[in-house]
Amino acid sequence: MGRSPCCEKVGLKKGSWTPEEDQKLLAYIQEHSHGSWRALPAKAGDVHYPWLQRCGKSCRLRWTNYLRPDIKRGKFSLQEEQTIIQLHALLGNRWSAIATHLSKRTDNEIKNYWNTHLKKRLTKTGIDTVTHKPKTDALSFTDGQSKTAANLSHMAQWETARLEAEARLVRESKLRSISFGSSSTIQPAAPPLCLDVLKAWQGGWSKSTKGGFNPDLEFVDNPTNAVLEYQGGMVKEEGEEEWKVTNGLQDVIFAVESSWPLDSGKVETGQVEVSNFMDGFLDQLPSNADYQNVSERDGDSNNGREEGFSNEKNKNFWNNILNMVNSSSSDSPVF
DNA sequence: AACCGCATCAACCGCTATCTG
DNA sequence: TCAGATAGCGGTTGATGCGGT
Repeated sequence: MGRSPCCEKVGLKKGSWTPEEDQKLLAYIQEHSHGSWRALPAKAGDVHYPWLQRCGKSCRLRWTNYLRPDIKRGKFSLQEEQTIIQLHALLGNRWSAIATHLSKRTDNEIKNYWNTHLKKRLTKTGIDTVTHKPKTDALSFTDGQSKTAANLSHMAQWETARLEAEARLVRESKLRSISFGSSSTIQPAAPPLCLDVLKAWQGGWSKSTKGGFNPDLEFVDNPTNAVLEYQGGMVKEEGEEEWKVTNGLQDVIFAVESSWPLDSGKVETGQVEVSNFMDGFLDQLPSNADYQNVSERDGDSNNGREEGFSNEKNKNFWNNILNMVNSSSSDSPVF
């Protein structure tokens, strides 16, 4: 299967788009919608529009990354940064997937922002930008080195906790402004139940303590080897079912909506590979708007809603962050 | 003023996935 | 079923701007 060139290399313009070209493309898309990108430049060159000397691929990119009306540009908010970091921890460099949860940002913009800002920031604080864990393993160092490692690790923890706390303050202030605003019609959405699995992932979340972190629960040793078991028939509330995440030693029960993409009927007595489960889970991640509502609603009690995988090695890392966030520290002693 | 190094980000390139006839 | 066409993705590049010397 041969791959045809995306465009005739001769006679088509490359490089930055001019305002005139943007105008041509916009005018055409607004009138006709883009249809086939490859055919677009030719169509845009009909009697109504001057010839657009760009290949379809370039047109599509310009539209999706710049001209689309629903694009949010400018500085990334703290919450957006948090979302990117957390989703990157889950998804890796799947920029388009990450972008779907920041509905007004393009994958290209997120990718650029990660590479130019977030990656450097995490690196500075000693966090591995691939694993999202502290880079240094204190146990593998000699005494002097282990102190450095510990310091870096603590800095990483503090930086994460500080970002969380700042994001929380922003959310709280938003919540207050909404509560006091007379014309607000925003209805707080129910928290997405599927987020509970992340608590389980982080090492256990005690539902019975109303959101308090239970440090006694053990971490799932190897999340990729863990399985999920459908607790057939254990319907907690209408439209809600219970699942258990287990690694053979440790079980954590959590509730999900029965509209969960996994067909529970097919696994009534069986188990689901976690990788498949996570695919389903990612589909269930809240959109940016939903996330906002949840954050607003839970402004004073969203302790430990951080997403991310954990294992034995970074148990303390997450514990510390959760504890710090729980204690609402807004002024970091480090920064 | 000129040069240099660095940061940023729009755009390109090459590949895979999906669609279509 | 297959091959070509098209869309979409992620990595990389290069133009540009800015601050420092």
